[in-house]
Amino acid sequence: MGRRPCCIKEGLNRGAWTTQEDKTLVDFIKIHGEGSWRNLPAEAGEIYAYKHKLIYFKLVFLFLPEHEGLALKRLENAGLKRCGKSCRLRWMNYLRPDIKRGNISQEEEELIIRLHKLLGNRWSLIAGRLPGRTDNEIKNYWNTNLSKKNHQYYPTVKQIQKNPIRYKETKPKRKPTVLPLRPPPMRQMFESSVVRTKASRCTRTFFTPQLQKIETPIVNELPKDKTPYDKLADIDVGDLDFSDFFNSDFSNLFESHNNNEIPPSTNDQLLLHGEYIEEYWTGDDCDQHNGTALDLEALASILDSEEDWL
DNA sequence: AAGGAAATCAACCGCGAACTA
DNA sequence: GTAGTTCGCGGTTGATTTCCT
Repeated sequence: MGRRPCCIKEGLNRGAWTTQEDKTLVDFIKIHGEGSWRNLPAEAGEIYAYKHKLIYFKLVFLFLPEHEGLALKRLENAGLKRCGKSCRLRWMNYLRPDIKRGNISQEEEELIIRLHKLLGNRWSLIAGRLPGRTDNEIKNYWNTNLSKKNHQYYPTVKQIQKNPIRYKETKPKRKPTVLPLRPPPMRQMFESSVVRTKASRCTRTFFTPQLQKIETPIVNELPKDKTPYDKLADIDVGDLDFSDFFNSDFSNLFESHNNNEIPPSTNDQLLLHGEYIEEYWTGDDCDQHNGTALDLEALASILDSEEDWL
């Protein structure tokens, strides 16, 4: 059987919302709360019609008997002719009272960049860390501002000398509204290695016992004769806060790897943890261990090649 | 001032996970 | 266990605004 459409599209309004539609939707949600989006338009329409029926009868009785036909016609048409999905989107992204709009601060921008590095395009998760911001707003902000900052960079003199044609100065057609940043050397190397798995709900996950000891999940410290699953202790994801990870001390990340003293920067460590955490948090089956330990040899070769970026 | 290009962002669409009967 | 339904997410579109020549 084919998938049932989310709504019957015929006769429904599309495009920009009117003030009246907004009001109808807000009135309905004030009374009934959020949810049941599919049935909302019809019910909201009834409430709107009922409210206006009362007003209408008062008006008709007192002032406007001659316009009865016209008013009744308007009453018939009163309703929210919108798809439930559209109602939900409008509420979540625009009408909710706690929404902060525009003027993304420097602090918020920095947080978005850090979270995107950790989570990839998981806009709703990122939005969850920015009170009052919606996933749509952050997604748009990223696509119009931050993605340019992260993907464009000023080439070094060395790079220009090496490939003068590629970096030949060209006059932009239009003054850029966002100035690109010179990224840290490792940024682009790791940019492509952010794990972009599909989001899935996960109520429990697993971390190594070392997590409790040093507050940092280091799967690579597990004995080689043990699978990670053997040594894992389960904890409730609800107890975790991403800011804890950001604020953690990652300085001992590589200490126990065959005395291989590699001093990556804090950002790079966070990103590595991002991969690790991502694997754990979004695996197909959270009751099984789907994560993979970082390939340290590959990591070392990446770090070695960092010179190319300096 | 006009026309076109680029930027912005609200809204739409399809997919898949979660839920329900 | 399964099929149908609902909800939430991320990618994309397109109308509008802004900027440049």
